[in-house]
Amino acid sequence: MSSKPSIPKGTRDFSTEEMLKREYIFESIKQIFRLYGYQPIETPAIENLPTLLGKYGEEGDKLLFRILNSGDFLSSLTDDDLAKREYSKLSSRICEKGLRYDLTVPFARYVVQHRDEIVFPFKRYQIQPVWRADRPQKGRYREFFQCDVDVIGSDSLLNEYELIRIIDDIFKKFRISTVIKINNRKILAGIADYIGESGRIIDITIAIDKIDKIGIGNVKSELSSKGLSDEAISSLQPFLQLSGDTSDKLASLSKLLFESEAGMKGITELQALFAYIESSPLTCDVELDLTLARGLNYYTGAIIEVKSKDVSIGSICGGGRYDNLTGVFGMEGVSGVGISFGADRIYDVLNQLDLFNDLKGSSTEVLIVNFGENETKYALKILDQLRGMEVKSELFPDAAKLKKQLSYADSKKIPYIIIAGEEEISKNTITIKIMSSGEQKSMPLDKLSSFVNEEIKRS
RNA sequence: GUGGAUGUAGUUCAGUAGGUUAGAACGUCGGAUUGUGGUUCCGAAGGUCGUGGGUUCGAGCCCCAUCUUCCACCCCA
Repeated sequence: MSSKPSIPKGTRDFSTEEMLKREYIFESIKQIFRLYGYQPIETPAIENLPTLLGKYGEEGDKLLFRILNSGDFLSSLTDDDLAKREYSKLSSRICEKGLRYDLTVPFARYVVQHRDEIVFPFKRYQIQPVWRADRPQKGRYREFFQCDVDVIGSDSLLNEYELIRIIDDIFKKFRISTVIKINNRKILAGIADYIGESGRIIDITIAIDKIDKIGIGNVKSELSSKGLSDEAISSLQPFLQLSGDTSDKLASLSKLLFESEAGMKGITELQALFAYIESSPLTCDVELDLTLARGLNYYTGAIIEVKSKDVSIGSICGGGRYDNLTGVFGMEGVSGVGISFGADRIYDVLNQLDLFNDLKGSSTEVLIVNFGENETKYALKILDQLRGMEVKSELFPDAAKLKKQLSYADSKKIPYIIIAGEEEISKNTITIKIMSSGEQKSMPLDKLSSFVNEEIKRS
C-alpha cells in the first residue's frame, strides 16, 4: 500500500534556501525584541481545550484544531449521545486537547500558572508556530509562525508606545514600508453606548471594519440585518464621516462621546499615545483608524494593525491591550499589551519585493578547490586556518573538474576561491580568485591571514 | 464553513475541432576549454499530463469523484 507522500493542506516544507531566509527573519526580530528588554519563553504546541475555547469568539472556536483522545475515545459515550449528533458537545467529550491558535492566550495561562516566579511587569517574547483550521489562501496558512512580544502587569501607555517603536524598528530593518493603524476598543464601546446598543460592540465594529471594502451603504444594511434599529444606525452616521488629521478626529470624537465614560477614557488614551508618537523619530506612517476593529474578543484598549504598503496580503502584524485575559484563568486585575508579527507573511512580502538581497553573508565565503588526494592535506590545512579565523569556508569534496567546482561556487555565490594545486604546493603559495572581478592573486601561504583580515573580513 | 477557478518536464508556460512517438524557454547534466565560473556555441537527460474512475475505436483535451493551489465571503498573522 504505497501512496504518494503529501502534507496536509495549508502546511509547507521549507527548503534550505527558504530556511536561510526564514532564519534571517526570526533572528532579526529576536534581536530587536532583546534590544527592548524582552525575554523568551516557550509553551507547548498543545493545550487543554478549555484553555483555548471561548477566547477568540465564535469564529475562533470553529477554527481550533482539536486533538482526538487516544485510546477508545468512544468509551465514555452512550449510543444515545451519538444518536443526538450534537457535534460541539460530543467534541468536548472526545477531545481534551487542541493545537494552540495564537500565543497570547497560552501566555496568559503561563502567567497565571507561574505568577509566583514572575517579576512584574513581565516582558516576554515568544516565537512559535500556531495552527488554524482556516481555508488556505495566499498568505493564509494552517500552520504559521507568530513572533509575539507582550508586557503584562503594567497599565502604562508607555508600553503601547514601545510596541510601536518595535514595529517601526523591525520593518525599518526589513525595508518594508508600512502603515501602522491604531484604534481603541474603548472608543468603539463609547460609540456603541452613544447609539444605544452597548451590547452589540462586536457586531458594530465588525461591520464598521468593512467600510473601505463594501461602502457605507452596505455596512448599514449589514447592521440592520443584524437587528440594529434604524435610528441606531443613523446615529452612527457622524462617526463614519469624521475627517481631518488625528487630533481633529479625536477632538470631534470627544464632542460626540462626552457622556460615555469608556469612550472618553479611550480618547484620552489615544491622545497620550499619539503625543508620544508625534515627538518620536518614526519612519512608518501611523494613523488613527476608527474602522479598525479586530475580531479577537479579548482586546479592551488600544488595537494595532500593520499593513505593507506595497503588497496586499492582509496584516503582517497585529495586537492590542487586553485588560483581563488572565482573569479567565483566575488572576484578576492584570493588564497586558502585546503584538504579534506574522513571520510567514513577512517572508512573502520580502520575497515578492525581492528584499532578501543582503543575505549573501550567510553562505560560504571561501571555496577551496579540490585537486585530488595529493593536494588534500595542503587544502585541509588551509581550511582549518580559515575556519579558525571564523571564515565560512568549505573544501569541494570531489576532485571534479575546475570548471565544475567554479560553477558550483558561482551558483552558491561564494565570493573567493582558493586554488592550491601541485604548482602552488611546491612553492608553498596559494592562488586566490576573486569571483566578482575574475582577478587572481598569488601569495605565500603565510600571507593568507592578512588577506583574510584585509579583504574578506572587511567586505 | 459557503461559492468559484486551477493543476502539463526541476521552474514558467504552449498544446490548435478529442487522432500516431506531448512541445518551448529557463534550469540541470555533458562537450567545445585535460588548472579557471558568470557570456557564447553544440548535445543530452528529464513527463504514468495532480490522483482515481467513466464516456469513446481513440482522452492532456469530454463527464464524475477526490486532493492541491488560488480567488471571493467569513475571519485573520
